[in-house]
Amino acid sequence: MDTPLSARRLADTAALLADPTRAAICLALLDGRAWTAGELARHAAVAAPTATGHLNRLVAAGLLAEERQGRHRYLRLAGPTAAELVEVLAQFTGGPPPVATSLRAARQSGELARARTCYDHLAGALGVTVTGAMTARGLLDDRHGLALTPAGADWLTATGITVAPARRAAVRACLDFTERRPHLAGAVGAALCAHALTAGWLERRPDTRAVRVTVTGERALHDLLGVRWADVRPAQ
Amino acid sequence: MDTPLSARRLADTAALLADPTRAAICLALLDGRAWTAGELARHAAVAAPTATGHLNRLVAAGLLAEERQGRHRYLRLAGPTAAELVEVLAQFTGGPPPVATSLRAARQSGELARARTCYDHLAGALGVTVTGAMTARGLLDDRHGLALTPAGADWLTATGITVAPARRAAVRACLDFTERRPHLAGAVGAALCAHALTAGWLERRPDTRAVRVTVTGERALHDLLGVRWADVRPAQ
DNA sequence: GGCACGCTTCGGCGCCCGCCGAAGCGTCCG
DNA sequence: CGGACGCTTCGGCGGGCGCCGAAGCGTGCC
Repeated sequence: MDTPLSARRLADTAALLADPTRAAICLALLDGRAWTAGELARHAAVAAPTATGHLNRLVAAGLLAEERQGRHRYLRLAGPTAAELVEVLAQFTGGPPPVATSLRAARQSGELARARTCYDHLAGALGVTVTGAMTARGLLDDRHGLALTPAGADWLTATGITVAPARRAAVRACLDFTERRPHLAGAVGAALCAHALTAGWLERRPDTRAVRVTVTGERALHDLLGVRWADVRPAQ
Repeated sequence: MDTPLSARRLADTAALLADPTRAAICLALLDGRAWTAGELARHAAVAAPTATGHLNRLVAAGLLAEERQGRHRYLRLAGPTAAELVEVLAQFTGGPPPVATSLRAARQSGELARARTCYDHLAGALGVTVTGAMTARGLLDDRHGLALTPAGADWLTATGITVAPARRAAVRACLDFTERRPHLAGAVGAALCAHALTAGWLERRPDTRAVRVTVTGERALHDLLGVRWADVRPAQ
């Protein structure tokens, strides 16, 4: 992958995200949901023609997928590979999000810090705590970074969590920005998150990446992993 | 990570590689070695002032690290995080490298396809074969993507391979472009490659990312993993 | 000590990209 | 059916970035 043509193509891929508007669009879509073109335009604070141009470019390049319903055009990240691209760029950029400047913003960033999704896996104090508890119980092994153990594979089966066969890593450590520690990502992380939503342990909040742990979820955290949700706080 | 400032910063990170010259520089440096500024200028087919400008920007952003020796300025990728950024962008870009157009180029691309390094881990038919053999012997588990097994951890210790504690994944699947199948990357992949070079199983070739499997290495492949190196061919 | 080499700084040129208002098209609600 | 809404296309404007030649500085070899 070191020919000039490769360099041209890599540059074209990077150029997709080398614009603040397109970057804002892709970061917004890391919540795993579909957004309309209008919502994305407002979120990125640009006019509709500008958003249309950017969205067309991102779809043509395979970073986003689109779906039309009537007069609405829905966009989402095209898949885990696209999400990982955005995540890796965000991780390299590093640094914590800026300090909240209003009570409402502080409450919202507190909620995001406590429990949210990062494209398709759990993040925030929830994600980091679940990862820590699984490691403590021998379900994950972090001697050489993060890896799934056979006990972990059995636990997943026993809990009814199905991991789709995938080309990507079973477990990947995704650096949690608010907690500054890694949380579980990859195929196993995605399966766990999907199951948590399906089983009703978590539910999404409107218009935000934050998720709410339900009473059923608190019980599941306690019974399955020995975690008391009330004690879980984001890092300062 | 969804504030406008975050989007600006992510765009700035992506912009680092959104230029064919800088992309060519970083792809060249994926061989894990240090190159001089002049070598990188020639490799990227630009004049020295152009290369200097690009290198300054990449160093300032933390993607490259520099070291001066007399009148020479040496550059290398700043670390595994930087390498992963380039790899993930290259993977998303996808597609095989272009067909070789000369006998010499065909021989060189054949050597690259057979055995090379991808920043800090094994790639090519060697990388994919080693990954397959480790999976067949229960040292890696690919039921849910790639993961290290306890038997694998013990095998590493028994073979004298030390995996440095790291924040990154123990094993990560890096899609091999020439073989179109994943090979072992991550902390374990890096440790394996480092050990293979230290133990004399592999040796680097001048001016290329290709590596040569030594007689000692052929024996080690056979004794440790049951692989006959003579039988290993790149995919067509 | 002089000359060559590696690299840097300066100044200028040309091209590309992101932005929006206006106009238009398709959908859908009252 | 008419008007509002979501989104697209067209045309134009302004800013930013990558390139190089010339000149210069520091290193090092003969």
